[in-house]
Amino acid sequence: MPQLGSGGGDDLGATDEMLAFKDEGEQEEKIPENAFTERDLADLKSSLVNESEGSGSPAAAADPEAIRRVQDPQRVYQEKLPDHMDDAGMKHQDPGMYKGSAYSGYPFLMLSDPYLPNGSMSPLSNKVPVVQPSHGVHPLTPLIPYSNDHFSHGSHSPHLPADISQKQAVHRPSQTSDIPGFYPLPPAGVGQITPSMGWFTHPLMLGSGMHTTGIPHPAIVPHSGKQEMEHYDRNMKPQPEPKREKEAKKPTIKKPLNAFMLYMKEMRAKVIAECTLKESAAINQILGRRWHALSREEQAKYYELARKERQLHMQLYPGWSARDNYGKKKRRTREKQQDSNSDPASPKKCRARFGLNQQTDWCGPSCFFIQLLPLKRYLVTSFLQLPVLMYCCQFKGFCPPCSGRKRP
DNA sequence: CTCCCTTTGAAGGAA
DNA sequence: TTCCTTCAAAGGGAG
Repeated sequence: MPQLGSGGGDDLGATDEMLAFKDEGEQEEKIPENAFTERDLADLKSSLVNESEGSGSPAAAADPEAIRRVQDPQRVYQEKLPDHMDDAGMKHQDPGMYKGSAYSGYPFLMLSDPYLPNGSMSPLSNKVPVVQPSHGVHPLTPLIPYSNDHFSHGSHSPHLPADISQKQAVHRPSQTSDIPGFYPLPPAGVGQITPSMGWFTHPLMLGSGMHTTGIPHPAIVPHSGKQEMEHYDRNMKPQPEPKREKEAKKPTIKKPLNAFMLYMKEMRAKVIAECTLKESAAINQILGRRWHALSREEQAKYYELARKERQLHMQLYPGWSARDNYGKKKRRTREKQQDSNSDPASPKKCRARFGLNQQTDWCGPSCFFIQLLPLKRYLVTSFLQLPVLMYCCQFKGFCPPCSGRKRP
C-alpha cells in the first residue's frame, strides 16, 4: 500500500504523483515568480464577490440604459442586429471569423449556442474556446462591458495557438444553416428564418433554449435530453404523445459557468493538442494544475468573466436557483438508499437490530485498512444463533482488523 | 446506453 | 459559521 508510506499525508501531492501524465507539460507549468499566495487570491475572490454583491451591478449601475436593453430585448435586436450580424459573421464569408469570435455559455460572449435542444451541441460549440476576443458585438455587451483588455493578446488568445483556431474555423459548418450565436433574432425576425431551423420553429420557444424574453439562452435546455430519457426509461412505459411532448418542453436552465469552467472551456483544446490526450478526466487534472499556476491577473480575468456571467444569469432568470437542477444524482442516491433500506442485511438495519453503533462498523471505520481495502458484507450466524453483520476485506481473504481471522 | 471519472467554484441546505 | 452535496463542461472508458 503505497499510501501508507507516502508520509505527511499530503493527499494532493500523492495524487499528483500517481498521475501517469504528470510528466507531460509539467515543466511548463512552473509557477511564476510573482505567483500570488492563496490568501491573495482569496482576497481577490472576495473582493470580486463583494463587488458583485454590493450596491447592484457595477456595469448596470454605470449604464442604466443597459438594463433597459436587457429588459427589452426586442429593442436590443432592433438596435443591434444589423451591426452584429455584420460583425459576427452573418455574412459567413470569412472562414477565420471565429478566430476572434466570442463564445461562452452566455450570450454576451456567444457566437453559437451550445445548449441547443435535444442535448445536441451546436456544431460550433464545443470546439470554440469560451473566452476569446469578441469579434462581434453582442446586443448585451452594453450591459456587460467586456473589454478586450481581458484579452490583451491581440487577435489570438495566448492560450490558443493560431493553428488550433484555424482548425476550428475550418471545421465550422456553413453559417448559412447555422444559428448565429448571439441572441439574435427578434421576434419580428422569426419570419425570416428558414424552416430548416427546426429549433426555432416553435412560437413559444421555451422548449428550445429560449428565454421568456424571447432570447434564446444557452443555459436553457429542454428536458428532452439525457435526464428526460433517463426518467422515461426507468419510470415510464410509453406515454401518449401529448404528455411526453409536454414534458419534453420543460426547459432546464443551467448553472452559469464559474471561473474555472470558463478557463477549462478555453484551454481544453490547447491541452488536447499539446498532450494528445482525449480523456477529459486527465485533461481536467492538467487544467486544474495549470489553473493554480496562473498568475493572479490571469485568474482574475476569469473570475471577472464568471462574475459577469452570474450577473447576467441573475438578470435573465431572477427566480432561478441552482437547486432547480438538483435531483438527478440526488434521485439516484435516494434510490440506492432505498435499496439499502429494503435489504434486510443492510449494514444500517443490522447495526440497528443488534444495537451496534451506526457510526462504527463491525471492524470500525477508524481502521485504516478497512477503509482502503475492498469490503464485502457478510451476514453470518453467531454462536447464539443470531445473525451478525460482519465486514471483512476481500484482500487475500484476510482482514487485519479482525485480528487475523480468516474470512468466513 | 448510462454512469463514472476528474477538476474548481458557486450555491444551498443541514448541523 | 462550517461542512457537505450538487452541478456546471468534456469525452473516453467501463459495465
